[in-house]
Amino acid sequence: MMGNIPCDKTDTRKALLEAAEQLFAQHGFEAVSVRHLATAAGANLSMVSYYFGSKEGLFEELIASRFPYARGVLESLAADTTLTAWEKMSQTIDLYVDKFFGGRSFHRVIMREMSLQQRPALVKIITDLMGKNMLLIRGFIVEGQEKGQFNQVDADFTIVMLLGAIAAYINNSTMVGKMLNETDDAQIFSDANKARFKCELKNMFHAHLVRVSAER
Amino acid sequence: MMGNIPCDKTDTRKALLEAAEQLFAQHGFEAVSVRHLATAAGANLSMVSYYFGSKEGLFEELIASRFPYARGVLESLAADTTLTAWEKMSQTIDLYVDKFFGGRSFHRVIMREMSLQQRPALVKIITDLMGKNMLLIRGFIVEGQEKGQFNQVDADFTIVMLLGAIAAYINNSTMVGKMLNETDDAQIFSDANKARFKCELKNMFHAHLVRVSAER
DNA sequence: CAATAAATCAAACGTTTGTTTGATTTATAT
DNA sequence: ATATAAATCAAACAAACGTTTGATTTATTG
Repeated sequence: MMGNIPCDKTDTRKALLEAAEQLFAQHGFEAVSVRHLATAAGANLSMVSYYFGSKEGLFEELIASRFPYARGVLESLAADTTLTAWEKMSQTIDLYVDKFFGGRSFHRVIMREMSLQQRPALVKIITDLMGKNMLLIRGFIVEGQEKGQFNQVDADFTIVMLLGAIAAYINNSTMVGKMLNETDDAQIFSDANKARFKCELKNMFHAHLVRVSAER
Repeated sequence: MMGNIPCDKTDTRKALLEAAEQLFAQHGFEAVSVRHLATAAGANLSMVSYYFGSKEGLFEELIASRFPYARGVLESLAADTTLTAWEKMSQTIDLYVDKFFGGRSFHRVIMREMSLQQRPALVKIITDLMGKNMLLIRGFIVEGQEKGQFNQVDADFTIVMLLGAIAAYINNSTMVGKMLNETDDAQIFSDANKARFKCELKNMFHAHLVRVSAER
């Protein structure tokens, strides 16, 4: 009756995951201590080992649970028969730019971990999840090529270039900011810049993929 | 007279930098302890603080001393009046792919540090060095546009996309390997794949940059 | 209510970390 | 040769790390 909603039922676990999401994103996995983590979650220090076995176990569960956002959208794009292959690619670009811009701190954590290759369990989780998404995108390119709308580009490398170009904006935001003469995060990731970046990406991949005489 | 060439003159310092280059590239900055470092360099533990003030000081000097490779090539490209703007861009792609493929471990370290943004001194060193290179590349794009050979693309974003696409191959080599059905590093970074990747990059950026009626 | 299990806690564990100390050796210069 | 500085060393430092312990509280169940 104190205005205390009895929402509990062991939300310590959830609190730890939420604190970890924020802190890992901000400082990186190594830099965040278990003590720091527990304090931020309002939990006891030993609760990390208690619930997740180890700090690394918590990390793995965090990645696995927060990752698979894009899948559903890509699958519905794949199933859609009313869209052209390029329209699917265009929407994929929108999807990933939105996704990366929105959760940029967390994506930085994931990409650092991929680059480090120090935690094999994590690398496997990420490659499996991301691999399926890439197969779906691959399908769009192959579809366009089979219908004669796309050039015979290398689908695999094209996907690497696409996702890499987007990731670069996130990972090197300091560099991007320097080039655009914008210093703080909010400016660099403003809606205006997001729109410009999407536009530039679409222009380039349209020129790369779509046969000159086929469309538009 | 023991066959011992008196090459010394304090090469302990140099040995530490060389050991650090190899170990940081392989395991990342955080994962390499000062003890590990000193042992690998055949030096005493305290020599790191003695010569560089701290482990971080060693890191900063390492980055600064190993970084500025591309500058000279880009400057000579900029000064060359016999090349077209696209030829300069094409050679820039060759340069960066070679550079990134060759020193991929070390570049991973640099890019992780950029992404982390935890050591301001290092971020400044890197952005300053890389920023000048990007200005030179920017010059190639602007030159092409002024001569009517290039489309009116956004030069800044184009550079981000270019370097990002190349960096992605390095940072996500596990993912690339999965897509190409190649498991080990030597395969993924083989000359054949390097050539394919360069080709794909040039195709895409040629389509993006070069006006359809202007050149080839 | 009693008994059992789950969750939380303060405290300590044993390592490992980067750095400092002070003695000792090696080199340089007077 | 002697004095001064530079370089190296083993040892110790304090702090921080992730994890474990065992008691204690809270919740669940028969």
